[in-house]
Amino acid sequence: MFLVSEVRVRFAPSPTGYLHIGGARTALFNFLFARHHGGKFVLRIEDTDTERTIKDSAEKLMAAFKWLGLSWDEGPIVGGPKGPYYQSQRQEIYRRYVEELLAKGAAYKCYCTPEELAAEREKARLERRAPRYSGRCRSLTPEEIARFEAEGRKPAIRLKTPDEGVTVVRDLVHGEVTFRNEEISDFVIMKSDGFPTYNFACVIDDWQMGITHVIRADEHLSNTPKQMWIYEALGAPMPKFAHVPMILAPDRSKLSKRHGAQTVEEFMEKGYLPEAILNYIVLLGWTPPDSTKEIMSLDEMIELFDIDRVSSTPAVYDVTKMTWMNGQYLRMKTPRELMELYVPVAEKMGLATAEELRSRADWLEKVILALRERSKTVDELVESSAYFFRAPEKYDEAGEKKLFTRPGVAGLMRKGARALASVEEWNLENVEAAYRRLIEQEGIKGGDIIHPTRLALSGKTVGPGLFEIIEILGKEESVARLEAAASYVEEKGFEGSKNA
RNA sequence: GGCCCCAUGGUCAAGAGGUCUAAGACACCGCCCUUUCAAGGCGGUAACACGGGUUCGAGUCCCGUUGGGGCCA
Repeated sequence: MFLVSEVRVRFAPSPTGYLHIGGARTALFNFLFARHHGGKFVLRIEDTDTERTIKDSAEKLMAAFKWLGLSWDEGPIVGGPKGPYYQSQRQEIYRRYVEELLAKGAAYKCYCTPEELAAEREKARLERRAPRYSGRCRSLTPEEIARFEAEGRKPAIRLKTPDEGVTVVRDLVHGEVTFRNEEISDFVIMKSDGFPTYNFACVIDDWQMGITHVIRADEHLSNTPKQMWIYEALGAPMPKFAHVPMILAPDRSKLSKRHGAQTVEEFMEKGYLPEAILNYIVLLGWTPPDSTKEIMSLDEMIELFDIDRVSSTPAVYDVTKMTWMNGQYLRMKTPRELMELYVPVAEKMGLATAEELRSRADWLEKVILALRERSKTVDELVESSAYFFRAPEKYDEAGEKKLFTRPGVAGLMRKGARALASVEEWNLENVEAAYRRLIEQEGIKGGDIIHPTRLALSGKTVGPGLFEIIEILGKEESVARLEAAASYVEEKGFEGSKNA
């Protein structure tokens, strides 16, 4: 009895390229629903066309799932009792049920050519009627059929649909949605080339795979009556439907290429963390019972998630907030974890090799700790650490104008260099003490030397505390950069130019 | 074009007829902290699309309009 009531849900992407942020959200809802109810999450690839490129796309898709930490209980790779999980491998199954429907008289062969259909539509358009199939092939005589066959026409298969009455979809998020049956004409379930249409393949698979809850994007709501009729014609048990709102681009249109980053893969490459992406997208269309709680682990989501708190309003996704959330997660990472994230990116950016980085793990940890409060993504973290590996090639322009033009700044930097050179035991306290001493001797304000020094060492006007930077850079490097900056200022003749 | 869905601040979003002179988060602005920038803390600007009903009472229910989205073509 446990078995009959077991929740089974699925995510059925067509492998067209990458895992879209909207698809990821729908998949996540399915995953959470299954986990929350102790059910199974099935992954099915809707590759109706059998092309090579598709296989590659499917693999990319699965890689993205794996990276996100969403595992499926049945599907490609892991297998399962209801396979195969690629639609392209299920053609026989579709054909079998089409035959069954034909035998039952629930479906019929339609010999209309695309031209005839187009003409019919055109006529309807001119007469300002809704373009729908007339159903003319419903009652073909054996003679007519024989003639069409003799002409070599390949029939499409249509489902006989009710002409009157209404069909009510009882949707878990929208409530009851009513469709007038006359609005929908007999539709094709198998094309003349022998391939099933989306609605048909989808129903057969959901049925055969024992799916109990169809949780999918809103865009399929209008298809649902058709699918319900297929279930009925088949005598198959009806699953429950839940149409979750779509995720829109900032201009409120459907997400598309021109909106920039929108796939999981792109965010992965930009240094986003999977837990941040998951946490951000779960909030698009769902709120936990305590709506003030936003930061949640996957386990917490599983515990709190249910379909009754899914909203019916489409959501616009906002990268800014996701980026903020990514920063939150970055700060929760241990130095070790951060290092694992840091190393490959740093290597890719050419800062150092992985070996070099790992051999200086303690030092690298300091670098990371100094920078992580200021970073929102891994990439940002790595980029901002570049000056710890090599001297700045140029100084921040505005900073240069403001700081390097001060009278006596070159001399001050040389004095700073000397002060650092005299530090015996190199640590944060001593470095700071040396500078504080100098500041006092010179009778200047701390900022007078701190800011130019930061610019000299990092080329930037912003960053970690100056003494942290100095300590991490080391004595030799700090002194060298300070001297170099002093020479640069002298050569440029910056000094005093502010007064000139 | 027909049908369907949706409508609270710039964005996410709470709200299941009275406790809403409408929560929280991001973003934005200000202040504090501070060697800078962040982070953090405190505070602020900002919304129930519009019009009709129903009701003693509507962000909350019904109808329409407008706008956005989707499906079928």
